[in-house]
Amino acid sequence: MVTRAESAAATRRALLDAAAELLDLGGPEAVTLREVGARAGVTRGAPYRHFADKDSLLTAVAAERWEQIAGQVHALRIDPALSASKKLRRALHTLIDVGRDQPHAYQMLFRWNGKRAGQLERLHRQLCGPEGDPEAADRAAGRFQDEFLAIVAAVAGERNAQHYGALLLAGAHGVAGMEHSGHLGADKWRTTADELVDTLVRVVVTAQ
Amino acid sequence: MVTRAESAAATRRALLDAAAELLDLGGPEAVTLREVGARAGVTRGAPYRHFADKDSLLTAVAAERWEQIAGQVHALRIDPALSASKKLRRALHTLIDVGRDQPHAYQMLFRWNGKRAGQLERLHRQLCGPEGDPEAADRAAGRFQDEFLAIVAAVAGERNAQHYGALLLAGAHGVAGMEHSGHLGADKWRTTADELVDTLVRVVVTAQ
DNA sequence: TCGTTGAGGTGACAACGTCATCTGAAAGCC
DNA sequence: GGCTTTCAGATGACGTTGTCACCTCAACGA
Repeated sequence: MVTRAESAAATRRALLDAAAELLDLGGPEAVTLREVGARAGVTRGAPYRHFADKDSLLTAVAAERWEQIAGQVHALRIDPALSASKKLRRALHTLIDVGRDQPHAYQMLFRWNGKRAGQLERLHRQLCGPEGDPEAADRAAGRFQDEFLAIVAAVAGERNAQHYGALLLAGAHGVAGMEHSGHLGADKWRTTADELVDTLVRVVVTAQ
Repeated sequence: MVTRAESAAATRRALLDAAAELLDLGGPEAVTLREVGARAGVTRGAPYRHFADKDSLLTAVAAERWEQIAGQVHALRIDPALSASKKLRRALHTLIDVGRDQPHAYQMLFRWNGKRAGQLERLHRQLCGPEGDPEAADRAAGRFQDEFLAIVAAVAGERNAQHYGALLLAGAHGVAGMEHSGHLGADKWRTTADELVDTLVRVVVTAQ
């Protein structure tokens, strides 16, 4: 009935779900391999059959989150009922919302992805590693960036899309980060994250 | 010769220096209380006489870094040889430089400062705690923000200084974060962090 | 001078990531 | 079907970490 491959895939899925849930609840520190295993119905050593280490597990969670965000922005981009500038605002607010609703997962998205420096290590992983996700998170983030870039190009033109796209993305990212870290206190700056994103779009659009 | 207060102050200083050094070397994970104590010439339990826990120690390090940055920006602001817009660019590049040279310390600066939620806990800490730094990091960050706000006001006018100041600060923060996390790959966006900050200033200034 | 205080040392504990090893069932092969 | 191989998962163990309770002893106030 249940082949071994099916069982393994189900376990991997359960591990990812458990890790994502724990991440949202209490941050990376709360993602314990023991607790992840327990919630997935296995023991603490089992995750090592699917992920190289804890970091790889968290990276895989981040990759899925990037995929999800990329899907949302893609749906936004092909929506014929929205104007180009509206799509741009919505895309940036998508990031803000993630940072607001799942702050810990958001931090995983923009985390220095270690492991990547060594080209030698990549080769080794490709040959004997448990297969899988050396740069899956990078590719997923790239898919989001491609979708976002297309939206920016429709507003700012193909010529400066990359430069202004990076500026818009970095701006929204900074707003999300400052809101999350509490450095956007209303008493000090007398503004909100949403206002800042809207101003950012307006300012960039009017500039070019 | 050496009073008890002097000795304690020297130990505290050594603990902060050791923690800062380890933080720069290997990030928060590398800051172990045992190694910090060893480098400060004491044992693992000694830091608890000066800081409530590891998190408080890291927060104190972040507070000193904020003080240092605030000092740099202050020196910038009162420099008569610089134009207003030049001061603005330099202030933002100060942040970018910290994110580039001490990325781990930079992340500490914009970290969610936990402990602050409970007003009850603040009172308790004020009464019986080991004295010290409940919101020292916040106050230091506030000093930087005040200096920065004054620079922005000289460029964008007093009226919209807060709104545009927050936008500029968040923009630079996002650029620093994306550069640090590797999401600013030159092949994708065809731009650099420095170009982005300059464009950000130009765009905001021309808008208002 | 004597009791008090508080910085620092020490032992211990639980929790964690990680690995080596073992087990048992599915998978492939004859 | 019977055999061997493979591999997901269980288990025991190890080193490291943050943290606490307890102890020591020199500086301090009276």
